[in-house]
Amino acid sequence: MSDSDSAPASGRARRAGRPRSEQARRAVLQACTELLRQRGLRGTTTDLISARSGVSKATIYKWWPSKYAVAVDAFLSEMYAESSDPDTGSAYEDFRTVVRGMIRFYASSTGRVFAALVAEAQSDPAVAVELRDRLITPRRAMVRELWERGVGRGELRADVDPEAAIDLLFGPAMYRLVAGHAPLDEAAADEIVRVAMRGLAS
Amino acid sequence: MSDSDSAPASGRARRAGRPRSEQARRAVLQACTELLRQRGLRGTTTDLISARSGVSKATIYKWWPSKYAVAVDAFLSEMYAESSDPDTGSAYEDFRTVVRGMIRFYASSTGRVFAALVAEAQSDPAVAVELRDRLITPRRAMVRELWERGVGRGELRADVDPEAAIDLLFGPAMYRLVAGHAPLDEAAADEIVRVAMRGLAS
Amino acid sequence: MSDSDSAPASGRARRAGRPRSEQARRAVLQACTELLRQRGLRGTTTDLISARSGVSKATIYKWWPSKYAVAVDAFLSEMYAESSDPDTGSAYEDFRTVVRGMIRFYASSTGRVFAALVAEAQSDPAVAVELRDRLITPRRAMVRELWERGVGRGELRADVDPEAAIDLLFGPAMYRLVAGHAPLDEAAADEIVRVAMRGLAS
Amino acid sequence: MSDSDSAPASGRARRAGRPRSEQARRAVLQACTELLRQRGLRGTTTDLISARSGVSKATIYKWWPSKYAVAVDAFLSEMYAESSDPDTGSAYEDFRTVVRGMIRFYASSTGRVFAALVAEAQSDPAVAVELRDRLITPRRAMVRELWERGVGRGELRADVDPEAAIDLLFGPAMYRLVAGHAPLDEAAADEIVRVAMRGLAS
DNA sequence: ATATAACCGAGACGGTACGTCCCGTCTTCCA
DNA sequence: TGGAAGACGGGACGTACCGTCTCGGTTATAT
Repeated sequence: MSDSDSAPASGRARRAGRPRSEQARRAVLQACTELLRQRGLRGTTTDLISARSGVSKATIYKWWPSKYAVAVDAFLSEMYAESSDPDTGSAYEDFRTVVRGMIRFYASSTGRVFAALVAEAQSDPAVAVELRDRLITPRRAMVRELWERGVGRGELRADVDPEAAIDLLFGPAMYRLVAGHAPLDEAAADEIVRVAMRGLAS
Repeated sequence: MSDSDSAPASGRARRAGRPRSEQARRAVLQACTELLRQRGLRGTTTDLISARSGVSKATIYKWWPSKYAVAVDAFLSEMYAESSDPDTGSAYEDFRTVVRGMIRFYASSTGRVFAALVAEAQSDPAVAVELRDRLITPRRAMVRELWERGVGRGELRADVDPEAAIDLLFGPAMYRLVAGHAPLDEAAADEIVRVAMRGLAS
Repeated sequence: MSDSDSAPASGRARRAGRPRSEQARRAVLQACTELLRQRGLRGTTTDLISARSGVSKATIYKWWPSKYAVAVDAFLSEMYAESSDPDTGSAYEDFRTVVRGMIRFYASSTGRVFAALVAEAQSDPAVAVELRDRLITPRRAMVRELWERGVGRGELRADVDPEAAIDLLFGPAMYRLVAGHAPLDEAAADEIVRVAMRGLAS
Repeated sequence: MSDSDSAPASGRARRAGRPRSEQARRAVLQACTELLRQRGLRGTTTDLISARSGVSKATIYKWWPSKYAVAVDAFLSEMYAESSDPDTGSAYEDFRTVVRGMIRFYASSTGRVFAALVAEAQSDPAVAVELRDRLITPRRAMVRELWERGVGRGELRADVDPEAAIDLLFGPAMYRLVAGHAPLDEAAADEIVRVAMRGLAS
């Protein structure tokens, strides 16, 4: 999928035949991204992706197992450098920054797409795995580092299960995203971090 | 000839014509409940509900706008007396009981159906409204009472937004339900309540 | 349906059984007639007849075995004094008058309804019988009389099967009605009678 | 590379994409033909055609606008070797042969299907056009040739409108087919031709 | 140079579920 | 006890989207 794959051509035998069209791959993801924004996950059909991208359905199904896999790929291609470790020096500030960013993301139109993908994951294990491995786990890993740093600095309690701690910070936002019972704004982020940190700080 | 209306006086006037068949309604919900358990939301089709219940598809569509509306109804008809206020005398114990119950529910087969409905709500506003009004809001209302009680007793901090407090308690469980990154068990419930309560208690 | 109906009960013995039945019958036929004209046989549904006439579907089905029976009745109630024997004194003139009348009828909007009923009769034996007994047979009987009169006067050949003779006169018009390959006008009527009579006259 | 066929050259260019399955087309018509014979036009549903032919409903609706269009096609595919000009040398004999053949066809089980299609044509203009263009018009064209030949030989009167003449010969049979008031047999055919020819012959 | 793969666009196909429509019957209550 | 209101079972309809499968034609590397 990346250039490093096609680079060698020396020792390792380059596969014979016409190589996969990188242009087609990009066109599919681009078309899918637009469609997701305009029509949502439900309204994004394989035929529409094919028509808009100019890539045939057969080709799409050759490279992705389902339209949801395309959607996950398209979605993630937008999210490239999103979850950067703020590292402000204060665990409280770090968390506040991260939770604010998360909530801002959830509240965006891309966040609606994310909610739809999480929804799809409820009945499609492949989507669940993809989402977990490529989005949720990396983010949690980043926050776990942030956590360890805080523990190391003595700012955070060492006796708290890091998983529970992270869930306490991220869970409320996800809850609001999928249940929609309360707003997703900065004030909410700050209040959640404020209260949660009282339980997490030493 | 006294009353211009020949109303039966039983509060609300009896509508003319054959009344809606209560038996048919129950048969539909019963069939749907079974199908949801056996095949999940995706595998539960209108035709199957019709066939199993003996109620015609036309009748189903007369009373419910879509199969998801039937599913919500069927699901809720199982949940009637679920969210009872424990009222142990201690806010901590109350919360622990409620969160444990919630997580037990989420982990059950009915919980999977619930997750599927929440998923559907992401793209079907009608389902979202139904779920919010008939399930989420009532539960939150119950917990809010519990919260007020704790504040009244001086156990809980009055300066915390109740919405945020409830989200802090319920959010992590919902997060695990939809993201599936960590187990939904009693230990998780207890750890979440333990840490959250440190932030919420005075 | 109106108060004036239930008011009198004075001199004439009021039948206990069905005071409004005749009115309902007329309302049904009237509504059906209008619907047939406006929407054709296909577009005339039992529910529409019921709604427009104010007569319930149950009552309609109590009196008529199917909506087509209603349509036949409604149709025939319009045709009351249609097929009168012209009796001009000349068999040729008699036939010309009758065939002209028939073709004029076929070409009218009522003729289209007739065509639709004939069509329905192809798959509904009850309609076929009704149409044959109440419309086709009486007309043919009238024309047969006309035929016998012509034979008696020596104008027509006695060695021709009267059935075949009548078919020769009426068949072409019916053919044009259902196949629509040629116009249904007076000139056509005259040409058909002219040529047919040459074969039928002595 | 001599003449094989890399070049279209065969008049019309080969369209891109998978070509329409000729086998599917035949299977649909075959299945429909059987169903028409066994269950009539009313009893022939799209689902049955689909099930029996192994061709999906979507494909059927892609190529035919309605089940009636399929029925017309299926019906006509049976009639391939239909209206052959007898050309006996005598106009009388020609007509007798053709009318006999027509009446034999009308009386057959295929004739019942034909009647049902004519019936359908009364409310479905598309069926009417199809039937007229592909069945009625060609047959009439053949008979018109036969007529011209007779006129040329001096056997038939030149002053008779050919349309009226043909209607006189075919109308009675159609009349009996749709009205069913008299038998469709050889004797009827002969009597009709005998009497009609007296009006048509010079 | 040429053969051989693997690629690609177009688009037809089988399958499954959907939600609608109309028919003729049934149930309830009213006059 | 007939009749209006209207719910019901049954069954066909035509549509939508999915993922698969030919077609003919296009690049690449390998000989």
